[in-house]
Amino acid sequence: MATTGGKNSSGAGDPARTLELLWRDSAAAPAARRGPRQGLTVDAVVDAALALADGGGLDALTMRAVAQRLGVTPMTLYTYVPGKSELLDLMLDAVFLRMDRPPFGPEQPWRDRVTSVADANRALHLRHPWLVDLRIVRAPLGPGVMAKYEYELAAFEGLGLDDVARDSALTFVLGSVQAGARAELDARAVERESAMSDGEWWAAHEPLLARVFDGARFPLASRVGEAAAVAYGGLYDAEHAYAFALARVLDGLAALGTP
Amino acid sequence: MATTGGKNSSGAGDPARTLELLWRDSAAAPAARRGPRQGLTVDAVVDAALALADGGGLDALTMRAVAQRLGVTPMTLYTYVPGKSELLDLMLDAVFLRMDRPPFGPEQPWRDRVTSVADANRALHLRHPWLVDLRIVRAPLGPGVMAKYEYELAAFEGLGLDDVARDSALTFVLGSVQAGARAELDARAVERESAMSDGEWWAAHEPLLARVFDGARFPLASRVGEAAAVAYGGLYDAEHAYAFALARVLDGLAALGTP
DNA sequence: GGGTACTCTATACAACGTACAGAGTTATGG
DNA sequence: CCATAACTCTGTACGTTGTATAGAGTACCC
Repeated sequence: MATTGGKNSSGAGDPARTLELLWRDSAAAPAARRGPRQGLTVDAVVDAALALADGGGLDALTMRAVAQRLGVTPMTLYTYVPGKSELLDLMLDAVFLRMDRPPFGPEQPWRDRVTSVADANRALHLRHPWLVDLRIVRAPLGPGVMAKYEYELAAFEGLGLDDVARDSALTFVLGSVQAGARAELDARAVERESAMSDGEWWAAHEPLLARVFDGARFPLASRVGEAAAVAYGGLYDAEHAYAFALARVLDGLAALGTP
Repeated sequence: MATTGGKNSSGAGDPARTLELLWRDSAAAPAARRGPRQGLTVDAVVDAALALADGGGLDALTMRAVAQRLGVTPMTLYTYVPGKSELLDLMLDAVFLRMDRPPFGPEQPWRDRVTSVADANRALHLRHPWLVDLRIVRAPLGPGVMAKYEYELAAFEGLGLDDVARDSALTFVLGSVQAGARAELDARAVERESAMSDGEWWAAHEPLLARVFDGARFPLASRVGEAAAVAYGGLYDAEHAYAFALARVLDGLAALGTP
């Protein structure tokens, strides 16, 4: 087990400053600034941070590492960004903004649309594993967050939902996807870190687990646990879990329209 | 925004040692040990850790704080527990083990049973806010984890699911609950930290958000976002979100039985 | 051409988990 | 009975983190 226990709190900073950054309010600052020209841009900082986090997770994202990647001193970053939490805000908005948003066809059934939203979000989380470790306390309302929200709400057209229910439905879908992605990423991480596949691990410690699979004490758990393990070849089958969850989510939403 | 970015990885330690600890294998050690009697117990350490984490989250859970609470030096803890990640394993198993598990009546419809499982898990997450920050990479198969799994699997009796599907269904339900709990805890945290309610925050920064609620650029988002905000009184309504998600989950599961 | 606002750097601090070395204590083997 | 081995608990120390603070140098404004 691992945590992501950290300071890293946000929303703490001045929200006005954060919003300026998110929308890259060059208008807010005078066109001609005084001292030396800046050698970098906010985007460069964000991109460097993204490269680090995408590759090595939030653990690899340190201000020192970002600075080194950009060839500057750590403290230089604070000229571009008020702190690490604001940098995370910017990273989040950036990956949201860059998501593909193919327009929905007017004839496309809502199940297809919601499925494609779910698929896109799963892919997003797998490409940016640090996303699941982010605690989005007060969503940074940047262009990416807004564009994503706007687009994804449209997927629920034709379900007969009022506005409030539509927001709830989207939250519900995204929550399910995120939960699945989290489990999947955790499973991947453990294989990488222990250099041992799930199956190998289980085999290696089978003797110790005799009491766990004690059919007398835990009849259901041992039976179902083993059935699941056998079905997936000893591995947690993320693909299967995702397909199952998505089907349930869609059916659950469908039941809204047919009371 | 905040993270829980941290080392704190587990499964890293010797799994045999962890299992011994989880099941409190006093049998594994000789009855009479050599040096001085131990002044504490593993349970005392776990309880101290739980008190800290329940009150202040994972940020408050430091080895130094646990030690201070027990009146010992930080390093003393390492006599009882190999490291922090194993301590987290023990904490997780402990709170699972202590959950209430009222037996299901044989006549009780599955919807009631699954609802009570969901309710119990929501309550668990709200009582132990650090749970959502834990990355359960390789579930520590202690008595608590097993008992919980055994109990919760029983809730799906009568749905006509095979063993593999039953495991998937449980995972799906727990994932939804956890996603909701996470959002709820994040919402709470931000109110506490900023000493500003969601409504106050929005009001204070409304001018800055003009472009966000630009009806021309984000017609759906601004309309739906505002409708949701008005419906909840400006606040994220966790109760509503939970009820909505649970109803969808149950309907989604119901669709399994009626093809 | 000062003064001022800026950029970037160097140093420093308080946390964190825990490695390491030791001092003191107890059961065990000769 | 006593030396030794095994154990508990402590003190100190290291490397890593985010970032406060102070200063050196640079470019624009009046």
